[in-house]
Amino acid sequence: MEKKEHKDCMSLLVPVRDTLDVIGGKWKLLILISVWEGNKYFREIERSIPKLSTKVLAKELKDLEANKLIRRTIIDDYPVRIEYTITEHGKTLQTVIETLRDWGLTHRKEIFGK
Amino acid sequence: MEKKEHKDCMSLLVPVRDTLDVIGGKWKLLILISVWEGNKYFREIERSIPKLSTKVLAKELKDLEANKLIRRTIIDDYPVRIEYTITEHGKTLQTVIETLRDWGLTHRKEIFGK
DNA sequence: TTTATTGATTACCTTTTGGTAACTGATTAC
DNA sequence: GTAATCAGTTACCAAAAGGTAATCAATAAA
Repeated sequence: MEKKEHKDCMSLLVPVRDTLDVIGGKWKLLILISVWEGNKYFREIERSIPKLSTKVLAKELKDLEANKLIRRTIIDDYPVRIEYTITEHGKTLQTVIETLRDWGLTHRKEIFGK
Repeated sequence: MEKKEHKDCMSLLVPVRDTLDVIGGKWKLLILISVWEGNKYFREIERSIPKLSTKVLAKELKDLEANKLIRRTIIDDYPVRIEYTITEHGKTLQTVIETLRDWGLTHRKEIFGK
């Protein structure tokens, strides 16, 4: 009976993975924060983030919208405009971002001098 | 003078990115938690995580060790054994993991029924 | 009328990440 | 002697992520 008991780490890791999938990747948080800061239009967001291409931006905006972190609104004016804004759900990421930043700073101290 | 002022989001995002680089990827957290739970030996860790290959495990263990989240100890016995253990620094990830889990659960409620 | 801007899409290519399977040398069990 | 276990390494592939450049229709400005 040398069977190793190990805790149910899946009920922990599945939601962790969900979060990482939503905010992971090279651009997602940059784009989210750009919108959060008030950049509303596609080109405006694009210009606010150096090196970001239209293709990647279009794809990432779709992902962020699908996850309800940002809202895509069609303003039926002449000409039609499309506005991106942060949602209340998007704003709940604040704690997460702060936690990641705090640990990142701790980690730097641990890895480089302290 | 229509220059857009935007906050210094880099001092926020650089440490955030550091954290995501350290714990991101498909296997890092699974391996970390396996070691955390007490799996000490290479094959033991490998067997504790289904579908994980030796190549990926070897690479991820190196990364985790380089980031001082786990410790690789050579036990100079006959035969030599190699033990992986979690470090104190590794344990500081607990808050981060819990925050990610909590937001992941909130997010699921937001996306699917609530 | 030509040019520029809007919010994208498409085809193509490169880089990164992850996966498969064979193999290593050292040791131990049968 | 043969087979298995230890901690990995190596070569080769496949998939995913990301990047480049051209193009689109609609509208507006020169």
